[in-house]
Amino acid sequence: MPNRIPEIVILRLPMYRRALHSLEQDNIDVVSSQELGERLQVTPAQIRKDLSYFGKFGKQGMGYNVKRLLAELTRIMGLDREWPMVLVGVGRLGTAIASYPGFVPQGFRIVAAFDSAPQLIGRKIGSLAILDISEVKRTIQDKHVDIGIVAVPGSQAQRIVDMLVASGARAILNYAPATIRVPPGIHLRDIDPVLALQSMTYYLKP
Amino acid sequence: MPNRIPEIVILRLPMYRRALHSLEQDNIDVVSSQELGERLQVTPAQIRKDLSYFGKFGKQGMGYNVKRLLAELTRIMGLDREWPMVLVGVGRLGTAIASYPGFVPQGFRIVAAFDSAPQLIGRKIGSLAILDISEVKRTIQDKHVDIGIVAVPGSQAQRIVDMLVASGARAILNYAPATIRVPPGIHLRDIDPVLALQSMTYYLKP
DNA sequence: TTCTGTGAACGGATTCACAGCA
DNA sequence: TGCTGTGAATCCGTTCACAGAA
Repeated sequence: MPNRIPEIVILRLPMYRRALHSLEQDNIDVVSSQELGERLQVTPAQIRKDLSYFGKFGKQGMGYNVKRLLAELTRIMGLDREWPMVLVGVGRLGTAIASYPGFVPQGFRIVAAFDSAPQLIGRKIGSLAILDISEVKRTIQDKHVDIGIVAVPGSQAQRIVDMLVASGARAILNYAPATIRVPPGIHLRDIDPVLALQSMTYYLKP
Repeated sequence: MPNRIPEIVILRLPMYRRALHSLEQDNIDVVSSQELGERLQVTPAQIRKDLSYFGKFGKQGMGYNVKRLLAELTRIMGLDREWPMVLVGVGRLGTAIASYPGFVPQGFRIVAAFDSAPQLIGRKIGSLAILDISEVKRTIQDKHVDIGIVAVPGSQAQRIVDMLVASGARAILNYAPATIRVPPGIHLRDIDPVLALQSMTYYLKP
């Protein structure tokens, strides 16, 4: 059934899920692809096509049951479980990431934080102890961690990513402002507000 | 000359620029589309095609002069000037954004911060005074600000974006976990680490 | 010879349009 | 009638392949 689903479809699923969650909050039981599309600024046809890769979730003449579709997407996306993560780099940025309250309600939990600065080792961020980077492999394996968050300086980012991948991480969320390469089968997403800003100034200049 | 350049090309320019900056740091004077493509995991043909939308910057048989191409991209992207920005929301996340050291070296400067919580007004983040949200319009107009950064709770994000747009902002960097709609001609980029993580778990699940 | 710039060919994603079911 | 699911048609970005300049 999951033939060969384009990555771009997978990238849209989280948006759909967030919109459905919002509809559920508003006690809306049923939504059409038209209504969902208006909310998300996406064509109804695209929503129907995207969902059709995974099955038939709607009722003709009616639309989609919000709770049902939300549950299906949650399962499809693998979000019906908790995902432990490790964080590397607990400078200013890393500390903010460790304190970000948006992860846990969505099932993402930082279970260990690492740095290489001796003066930081043993200190805590909230209840999270800072460990030496040399322990990252053992932690990833012992705690079955798949996801690593990188918040080190750009010059060190590739080395840290390589270390995480060698330790067993299969997905990397990179906050460092650097071009990172990962082997096939390893997933990478970059969070870089400067690149986002730079892609808008082109349109702003006179 | 600027016919109709696909947005996806504009989204890649910041990557090219960052890679060129890195080459410049390493005192590399000339680079071919082949070499640049290897660094960025992009095909050489794509790089040449993308650049050809803006002009002819290379020398056949040689490649591209790094300094020259970097300067051209900087100009094309509108990065040969400083961009003042306003920040709305100075909770935990907003405070981290205000302190992020990556903006200023790239020409992005937060010139005013706003919140609606009375106990925050008048306090400072570094040297940045926190103003009442009611002053945002005057600030944007007086200081010729085009870019607004939104770091408020998701439930308030659309209202704040609307206010920024009504005040004259033409680009929004949104950190709130919410689907935001903007009028035509207004540019929006979302920074949402949770969406990024959720687009990877699909591939991680067994 | 090397490597750019670019029209042409290709391939994949989006949109169309409609059969079919509630 | 209203709206889904989906093959077909369309659109658009990527890659190819080569002429031409250094």
